[in-house]
Amino acid sequence: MKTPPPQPTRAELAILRVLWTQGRCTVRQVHEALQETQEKDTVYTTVLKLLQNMTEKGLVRRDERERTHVYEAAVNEQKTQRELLRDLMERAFGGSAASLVIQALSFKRASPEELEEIRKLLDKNEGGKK
Amino acid sequence: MKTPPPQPTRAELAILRVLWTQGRCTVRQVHEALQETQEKDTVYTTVLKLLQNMTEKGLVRRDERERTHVYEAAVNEQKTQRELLRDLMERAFGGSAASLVIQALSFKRASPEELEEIRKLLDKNEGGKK
DNA sequence: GAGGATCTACGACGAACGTCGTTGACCTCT
DNA sequence: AGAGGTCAACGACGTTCGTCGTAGATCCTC
Repeated sequence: MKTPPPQPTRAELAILRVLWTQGRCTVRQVHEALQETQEKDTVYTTVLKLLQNMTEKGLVRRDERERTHVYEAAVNEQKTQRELLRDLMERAFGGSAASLVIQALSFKRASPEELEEIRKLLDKNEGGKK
Repeated sequence: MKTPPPQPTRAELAILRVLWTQGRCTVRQVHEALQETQEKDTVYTTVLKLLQNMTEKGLVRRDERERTHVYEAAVNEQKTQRELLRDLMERAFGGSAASLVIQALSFKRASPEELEEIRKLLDKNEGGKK
């Protein structure tokens, strides 16, 4: 039984986001994607090193059959998001999901459809609380 | 013109939470409060050092009039929470507040009153969107 | 006023992280 | 076969963070 992969660091999370949206990628592809997203530019070998570390941590999987290795995310996006969120909720909000949500809603960058979805979720929560 | 205080680290945030709830505290009081909350115990001088660092960073203010200094938070709780939340939203949720909220609601540790408050906020948001 | 407690200040340390240069293998093209 | 480009691997470095030991000042108590 293996220990679950640790939480990704900032740089690792940026890489994971690339893999989540793009799917399988070579180091070069990840590197180029980061160049576009990120403002500061990172050197190729840095990305490579990060991906090697992440492989050891179990955050990504590496396909070495070809000479140029291909990486893919080994952790689920939603699950990772939820863990990060739970961590912040504990550390900064004293475990209160409600006050976290209230603060988050003040950003109001949600479209009407999204607000509708949130509302539905709220209904379901309230009805099915136990 | 002074640069705004940086985001607190994990250990610093734990201390800030003590100061937010307790108000003005001596090092000893902070230390004891952490002993109760935290599972792992920290040494007195570690807390002292942290508070000294935080003073330099502008996260706390120090009253040195008495021999035993008294500390208080120099940053606002809600504001800090919002910055941490915004940071996570950018890094992990691609800037989407809605998907963050949706994940957060899945924790469902909110009381009916809190849910009601969230609902009200939602109404206000939806009505006043522009 | 001597001894013990309490407090601040300072320095050192290890671990984690991100960064990057260099090396050597391999591949391709001429 | 040789030159140039691409790639993984490895080691080293600087920084930040949390940690703690120790020294020195001040206070209290007998």
